[in-house]
Amino acid sequence: MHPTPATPAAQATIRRILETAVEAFAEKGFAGARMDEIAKRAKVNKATIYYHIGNKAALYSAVLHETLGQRADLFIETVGRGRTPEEKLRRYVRCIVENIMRYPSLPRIFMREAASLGAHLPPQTATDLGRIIGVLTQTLAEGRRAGVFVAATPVLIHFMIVGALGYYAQMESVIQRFVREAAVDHPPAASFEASAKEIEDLVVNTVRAVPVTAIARPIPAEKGDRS
Amino acid sequence: MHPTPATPAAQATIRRILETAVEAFAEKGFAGARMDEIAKRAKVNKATIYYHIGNKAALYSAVLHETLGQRADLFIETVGRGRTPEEKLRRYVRCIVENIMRYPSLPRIFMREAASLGAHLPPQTATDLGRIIGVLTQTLAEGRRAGVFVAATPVLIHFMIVGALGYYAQMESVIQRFVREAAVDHPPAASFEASAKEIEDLVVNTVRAVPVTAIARPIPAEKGDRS
Amino acid sequence: MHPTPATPAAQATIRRILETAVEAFAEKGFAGARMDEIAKRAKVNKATIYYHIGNKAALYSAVLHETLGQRADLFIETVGRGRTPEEKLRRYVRCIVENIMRYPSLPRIFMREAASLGAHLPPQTATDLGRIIGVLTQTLAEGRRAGVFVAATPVLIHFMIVGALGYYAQMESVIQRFVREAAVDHPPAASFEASAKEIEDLVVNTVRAVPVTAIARPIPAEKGDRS
Amino acid sequence: MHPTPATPAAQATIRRILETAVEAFAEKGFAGARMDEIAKRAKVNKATIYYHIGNKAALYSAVLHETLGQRADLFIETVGRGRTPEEKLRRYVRCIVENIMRYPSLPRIFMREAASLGAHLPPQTATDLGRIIGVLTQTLAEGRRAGVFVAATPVLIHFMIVGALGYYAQMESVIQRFVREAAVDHPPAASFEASAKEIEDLVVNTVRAVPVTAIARPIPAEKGDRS
DNA sequence: AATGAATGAGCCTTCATTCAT
DNA sequence: CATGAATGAAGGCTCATTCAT
Repeated sequence: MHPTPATPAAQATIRRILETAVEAFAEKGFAGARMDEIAKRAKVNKATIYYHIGNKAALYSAVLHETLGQRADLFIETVGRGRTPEEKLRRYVRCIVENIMRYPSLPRIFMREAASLGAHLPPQTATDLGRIIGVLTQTLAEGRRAGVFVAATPVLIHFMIVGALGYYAQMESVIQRFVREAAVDHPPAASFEASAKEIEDLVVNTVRAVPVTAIARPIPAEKGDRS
Repeated sequence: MHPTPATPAAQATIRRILETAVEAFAEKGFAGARMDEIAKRAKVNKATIYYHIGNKAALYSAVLHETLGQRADLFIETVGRGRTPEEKLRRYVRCIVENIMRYPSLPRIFMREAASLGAHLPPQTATDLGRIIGVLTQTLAEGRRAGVFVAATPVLIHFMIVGALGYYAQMESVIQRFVREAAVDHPPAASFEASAKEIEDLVVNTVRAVPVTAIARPIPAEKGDRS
Repeated sequence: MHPTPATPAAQATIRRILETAVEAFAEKGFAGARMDEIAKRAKVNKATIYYHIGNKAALYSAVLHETLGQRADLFIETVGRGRTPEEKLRRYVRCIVENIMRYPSLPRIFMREAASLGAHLPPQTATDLGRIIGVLTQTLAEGRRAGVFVAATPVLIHFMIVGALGYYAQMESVIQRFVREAAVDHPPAASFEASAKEIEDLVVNTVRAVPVTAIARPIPAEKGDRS
Repeated sequence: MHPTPATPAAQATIRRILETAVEAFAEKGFAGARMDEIAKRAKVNKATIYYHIGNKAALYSAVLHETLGQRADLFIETVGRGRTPEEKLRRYVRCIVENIMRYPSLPRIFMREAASLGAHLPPQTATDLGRIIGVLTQTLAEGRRAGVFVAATPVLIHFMIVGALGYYAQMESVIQRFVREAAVDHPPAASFEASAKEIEDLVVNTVRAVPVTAIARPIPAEKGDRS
C-alpha cells in the first residue's frame, strides 16, 4: 500500500476500491476476481488501484485487514463483558453474526480461504484469528470448570458456528434452488437473523451439560454396515 | 462427456483425469485450477481431457458427479436402515464423514461453491444434493413427531455438519497455525476421525429435545452493547 | 493418395470422402474446413481419410482433380463442335454453366483460390485451367478475324463469365439478404438456369461487333470529378 | 470497437492494425488469418488489437466498414452526377475500379465472402452493399425506360463487374501462370487500368440495346450435345 | 492523483496428425 | 480396412501489470 495517502480525496478512492474488492473476492475468489472489473465497479482506472494499493495480492491483504484483522480486540472485549459462560458463549456467537452482517462478504472469502488451506492468508490475519478463537477457548474452559458445559474442542465449535452461518448466510438462493429442483418436502427458509438466533440457541444446546437421564444410548453400527 | 469409452484403457485414463481434477479444483477453485496442470499431473496430454470429457465446466461437473452424485442413493439407503430418528441422524452424519474421508477434497469444493452462490454448480449436482438433504428432512421431521428432537431447519443442520467437518477436515494445518500464533492456552487438535465422532455427538445433542428444567434462561443483551 | 485402392468398398469410401470434402472446402475454405467434420459427414473415422488419401493438402488436391482437372478435354471437344464463333462462345459459356451445375461447389472453391492467388492450386489444375482458357482464346480470335467480335482479352472474358456465374450461383440467399436489408426497389432474383441463359446472351452481346451508329459516345469525366 | 480513441497516437495504432488486417484477411481469409501475425505485421502486441477493436469478427467488420461501408455515399453521389444512363453506368464501373485500386484487397475478401455465402458478413456491410447496388438498379431502370438499355438484373451486372475485376485485379500472377503452362497462343495480359477501361466498355456494351438487325440468331444446342 | 494505451505471459480450446489395435 | 485414443502445436482471447502523460 502507498505510504499514507495525503488527501482525503485519495482516502475516499481507496475506501471505494476496498469496498468493491471485498465483494469481488467474495463472489469470484482470488483467482476469479478481475482487477478490470473491480476498477470498473469502483469507478476508477485500473492503474489507480496499482498506484494506491499495489498488487492483486496486496489488494487482497488490504481487504482482509479491513474486514477481519481489526476485529479481534472488539471480540475479546465484548465477550469479556459476559457474566456467565453461557452468556459469554452467546456473545461470541453474536459477535460473529454481527461481523458477518456488517461484512456479508467475509464468510464467503473465508470459506475459500479455508478451502485453499489459507494459501493467501496474510500472517497478521492468522494471528488475529488465533486471538479470536482464544476467547472461545477460555469461555468453554470456564463453562467446563463450572460444570455447565460438556467438553468440546474450541476450534471445532468455532468452525461449526462459522461454517453453518457462512454456508447459510449467503446461500439462501442456492438452497432454494436445491430444494426446488429436488422436489422434496421442505420448510421455507427463514431470514438470516432468525437463523442466526437459531444457531445461537443450537450452539448453546450443543455444549450444554445435560442430565444423564436425557441422553439416549448411542446405537452401535450394524455389522457389515457400508455406511 | 464422450459416450461411454470403449476400451478399458480409456476408462483408466478418464479415472486418472478425474482424480487429478478433484484435487486441483479443491486446491485452487474453478477459476484457479489450470487445465494445463491437471493434464500434467494426470500424465495425459491436455487435448486428451477435451477428447474424453469436453470442457473445463464439463470436467468440473464430471468431478462432482463422481464424488457426490453417485452417492445419493447410498445415503438414502443407509440412513433408511436406521431404526430410531437418532440412529438415522447418526447414520446421516457418518455417511457425510465417510464420503469426506473417501473424497477429502469434496468439502473444499463445496465451500467454494457455497461462496460463489453455486455459480458453477451443474444442475445435476443441485438435484443430487437436494435428494441427500431430503433424507435429513425426513429424519428430523420423524424425530420431531416422536418428541425426541427440537424443531430445526434441515438445511441449516446439514450445513452445520458439512461446514464444521469441511472447515475442519482440511484445515488442521491452518488451525495449528492459528493456534500457534495466538498466544493462548489451547487443547491440541484431535484427529479427523475423533473430531468426526465428536461432531456426531454434538449434532445429536444439538437437536435433542431437553427437559425444560435443564434450559438456562437466555440473557438479554445489555444496553450499550457494541453489537 | 494411396497406391490404387484394391477393393471396391475402399473406392466407395474414397468417393464418399471426396464428395463431402468438396462441400466442406467450398463452404469454409481450405483453412476453415475441418478434417473432423469432413470425416463425420462422410461417416468415416478421421484416420480413414489419412489412410486412404493423406494430408489435408492431398485431400484438397484430390478434390480439385476430381472436379476440374479432368474437364479440359471435354471443354475443348464440346466447344470445337460449334460451327460459328458465336456458337462456339455460347458453347463455352454453357460448358462452364454445366460444370458448375454438376459441381455446384466448384466456383466457390475457385473464388477462394483466386483470392489467395492460387496458393493451394496443384500444378496439374493450373495446366488444365490454362488449356480451357486456350479454347476461349482461339474462339475469340476466330470471331475477330471473321469481323463478328470486337477485340477482347480472353482471360478477362473468362473471369467475367466465371465471376458473374460464381458470385451469382451460390449467392442467391446473400443477395436476397442485401436486397431486403437495404430497402431498395429490386426485381426478384431469377433461377440459376435463367441467370445462366441471361449471362450467355450478355456475354455474346459483350464481344459482338456492333454497327458504329449504335455506339453512344463515351462521356468524358468532369473536371474535378472525385470518382 | 472502443468508443472513439482519445489520443491521436491510438488512432494511428488502429489505422495500422486495420491496414494490416485487410491484407491478412484477403490473403488467408477469415479462418486462415492469424491474429498473431496481424499483430506482428502491424507491430503491435496482440492484446492491443483486442484492447482497441475487440474480436476477430469485430476486426473483420471494422475492416469492411473502413474499405467499403464508408464509400457508399461517395458511390451514390458520384453516380448521381452522371447525365445519361450510360454515363451513370460508366461512373458506376469507375467507382468500383477506383475503390479496388485504393483497396486492392477488397475484392479478394469479397470473393471469399461470396464463397461462404456471407457467413462472416457483418450486418452493416450487407446494408452498405445493398445501398451501392441500389444505385445501379436505378441507373439500369432509367436506361431501360429511355430505350437505350436492354433488361438486365442489376445484381447480376454488379457481380459481373466485381467478379471480372476482382478475379483479374489480384490474379495477374496466377493468370500468367495459367497462360504459360497452357501451351496456347495467348495475348499478353494488360495492366489493371487498361483492363478496367476494357471492362467499362464491355459492360456498357453488355446492356446496350442494339438494333434488331445486328443480333445474330442464337444457335440451338445440337441433339446429343454433352451438356 | 489519475488515466488511456500498451504489453508479456498464460489460459482454454481446437486441430491436423499419428499410433496401437 | 478401419477405428478409438492420444498428442504437439498452435490459435484466439484474457489478465495482471506497467508506461507515458
